[in-house]
Amino acid sequence: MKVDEIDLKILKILQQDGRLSNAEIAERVALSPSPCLRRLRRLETEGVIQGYRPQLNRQVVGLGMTVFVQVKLHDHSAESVTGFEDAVREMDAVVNAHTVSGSADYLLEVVAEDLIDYDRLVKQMQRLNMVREIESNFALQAVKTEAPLPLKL
Amino acid sequence: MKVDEIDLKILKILQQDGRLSNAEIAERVALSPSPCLRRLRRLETEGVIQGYRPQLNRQVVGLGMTVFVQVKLHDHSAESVTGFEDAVREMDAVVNAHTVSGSADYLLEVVAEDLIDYDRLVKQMQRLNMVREIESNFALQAVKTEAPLPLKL
DNA sequence: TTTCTTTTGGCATTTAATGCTTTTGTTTGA
DNA sequence: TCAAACAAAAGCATTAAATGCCAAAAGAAA
Repeated sequence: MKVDEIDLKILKILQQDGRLSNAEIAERVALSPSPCLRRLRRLETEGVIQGYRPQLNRQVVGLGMTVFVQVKLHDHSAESVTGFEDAVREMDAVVNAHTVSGSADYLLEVVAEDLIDYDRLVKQMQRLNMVREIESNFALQAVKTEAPLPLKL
Repeated sequence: MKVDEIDLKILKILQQDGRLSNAEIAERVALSPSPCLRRLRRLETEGVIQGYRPQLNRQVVGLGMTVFVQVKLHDHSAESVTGFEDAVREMDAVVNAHTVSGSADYLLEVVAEDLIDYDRLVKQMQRLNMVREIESNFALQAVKTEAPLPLKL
C-alpha cells in the first residue's frame, strides 16, 4: 500500500494525539472531513495503523517495575522456538518481545508490581525447559518512553 | 489519585481500542455517558492516561529496523548524565530510553530506515564525549509488541 | 435519621461521524 | 489540444457522540 504525503501528515498528527477527532485532523491537513476520514479508515484497514493505545502511568496502575530480560535457549529447534514464543505471548506481564542479534536469543520487556511479583514471573520462565539462561536488567529510571516515530517529512 | 474499579475497567477497555467513543465505553462499564466522560477526563487530567498513540506498522512507514542499544558512560557526573540524557531526548530515532541495572548504564530502543541510517545515529552518539561504549543488538523478529498492560481485575 | 458530599442520570445543545452524490482535478489517448 | 475515463475531494443530509448543566440518587458522616 502506498502512503502519500497527506497520509503521513495524518499519521504525524495522530502521533501527537491519537484521539483527535477526524474533524480536527481534517482541518490540520487542509481537507474536508469526508476524504480525511476515508484516508484514516484506509490507514486502519490496510494495517498501517494497527490500533490505538492509551499511554498509562505504570506507577499509578500498580506496575511500577519494568525489567528488560535477556533469554537464551538451549537450542533453536522448532519445538523450542515456538514453545518459548507461544509461552511469551501468553504471559501478560511481557509487553514486548523480540529475537535479537548478540549473545542472547530474546529480549523481553516485562512489567511487574514489585520484586515478589517479578520473581514469580522469572520462576515461571525458568520452568520452561527450553530456557537455558535468564538475565534481568531492571529499569531504574525512564529517560524517554514511547516517543513518536520519526516520520519523514 | 485513586483509581477505582470502574476506572480500571475503563483503562482496560481503552487498552483494547484507544479510540472507542465515550458512548461505547459508557455502555461497557454500565454507566451513562456523562459520568463516564467525567471519569475519562479525570484519568487524562490526573495523568493516569498520559496520552494516546496509534500503533504504526514500522515497516510500512519506512522504519523497519529496530535496535536495542546498550550504552556505557565514562563517568556518572551530573554533566555526563544530563548531557547524555538531553542528547537522547533530542534524538528522534530513540523511541525509548531507560537507565538500567547491569553492566550497561542505558538501554535504548532505536528505530532506523536501514543500516546506513542506523550508522549515522551510532556515529552521532559516539561523538558525545561522555559515551564510553555502545553495543547494538538488532531486533530480528518481533514476537510481541506493545501488548496491553496486565491491569488487575 | 438527618445532613453533607459525591456521583450518577437526564436532557438540551453543539460537534462529529458517516454515507451518498456532485464537483473538481488529473491522466490518457486519440 | 481536446475529450474521455478515473481518482480524489467537497458538499450535504442523517445519525451518533460529546458536552455542560441541573436534578436525583447513593454513600458517608454525625
